[in-house]
Amino acid sequence: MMQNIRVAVDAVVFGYKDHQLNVLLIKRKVAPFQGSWALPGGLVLENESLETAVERELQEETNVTIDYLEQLYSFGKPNRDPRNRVISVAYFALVKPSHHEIKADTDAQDVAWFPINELPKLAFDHHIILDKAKARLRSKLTYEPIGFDLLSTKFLFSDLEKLYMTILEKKIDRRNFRKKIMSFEILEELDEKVSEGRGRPANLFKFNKKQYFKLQKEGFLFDIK
Amino acid sequence: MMQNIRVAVDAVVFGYKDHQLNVLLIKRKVAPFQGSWALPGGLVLENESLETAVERELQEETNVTIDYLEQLYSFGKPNRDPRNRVISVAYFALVKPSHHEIKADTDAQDVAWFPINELPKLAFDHHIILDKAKARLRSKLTYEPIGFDLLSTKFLFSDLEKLYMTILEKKIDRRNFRKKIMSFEILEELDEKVSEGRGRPANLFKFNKKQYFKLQKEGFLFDIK
DNA sequence: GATATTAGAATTAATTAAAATAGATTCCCG
DNA sequence: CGGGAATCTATTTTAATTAATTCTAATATC
Repeated sequence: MMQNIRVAVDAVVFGYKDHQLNVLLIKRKVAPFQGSWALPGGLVLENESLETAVERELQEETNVTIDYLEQLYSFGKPNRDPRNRVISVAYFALVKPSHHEIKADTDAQDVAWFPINELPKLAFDHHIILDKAKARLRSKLTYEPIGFDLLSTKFLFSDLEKLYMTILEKKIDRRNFRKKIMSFEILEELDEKVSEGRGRPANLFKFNKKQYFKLQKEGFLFDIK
Repeated sequence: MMQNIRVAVDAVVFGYKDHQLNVLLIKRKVAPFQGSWALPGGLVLENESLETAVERELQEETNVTIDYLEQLYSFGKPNRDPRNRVISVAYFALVKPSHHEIKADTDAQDVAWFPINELPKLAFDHHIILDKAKARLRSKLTYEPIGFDLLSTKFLFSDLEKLYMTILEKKIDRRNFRKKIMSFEILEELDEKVSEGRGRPANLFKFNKKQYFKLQKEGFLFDIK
């Protein structure tokens, strides 16, 4: 029995930009779905690991290097690709948009960030992959400090707050939220202030990854309801 | 560019038996790792979905039909199989051992349940897959009522208790555990009692799946710490 | 009757969430 | 220049939930 199945990787890359959750998409250069927007991805090379394949494709198609990467799910319905049978191992990635300059390279006609609520129609079954990634992001946000991988290195407390509110789609009490996050002692309060419009200038913060890993080893659980 | 990659599925099947967590393994009939114990699984056929492939392989190799099945993770390191490159999409499965008679069929030399703490050496990278599955089982047990898929249809409260204690590897207060589970109102108290050894006979219970789905729809969250 | 096990109620302690209050620092406008 | 509006920050109080403990009692075996 001889299989004729291809193996691909696709990536759902999230970034927080303009106070909104954004997804990185590419415009396909070739058929099928030529000219359609799609998740970045492509076939795995003979001797590379799946993770390497994702990173390579992202580099080639979007010029983005990833801050956080984990496997999401594998999609393998027999007819998800009109040409051959293709199994796609989808990955879930987070980047700090301000740290990267996206650029369509060899394989893509165009690259762009799309706010999660203004998505175009996607190629293949990519909307299903995206839904799965959204669910993952949402649940993960509550029990792991991945929000910091979406924000700039230095960020305002209000950004963190807005990020949680937009992704979880609910209101959060400003004061209790701050109290809770601060009690974790994983943020470093910087000596820099930023004044946006009127109101008291806000302090900049930095996520202290080292401290988080240390606490985690001691049994600390990050948890935001 | 032509890929030469195979796609397989493997299943980690858990069952609760003799007050212990068990895993279903097969003894391999063919090389490589001939005679080794391994997770049930095999290559995906040209036109079947991944889930169908898992169910078929389990039927063929162990005679077990699955009560609960979900995708676990995909393993794709270039050299995980000594013959060709094989990507394995691993699945996580739960069965009620008392409801099935396991039987080595076409593809396996032998089949057996192994207590999780008395595992033999496994073929390929199957110990890594198993570790991932154990972690999944443990975390899942706390926020979804999957424990009931491991026990018989009718079960004693003490079984449920022991199941939680062995999988989570910690003591649980009998009375509060009972109070909490009962407060969910997803169990049906049967009019049957069982007397094991001495002591007051225990009541049998049944998981009311319908009721659980109904409550879930209304926003109820199952959660056992 | 002693002992083991199930069953459940009641109480207390501890933790967590929600809300109220107040102070600080800036911009905006008259 | 001074008072409001806006925003950030911090502390305190109250309410609600959850966890831990104590206490009773039923019903079996040995």
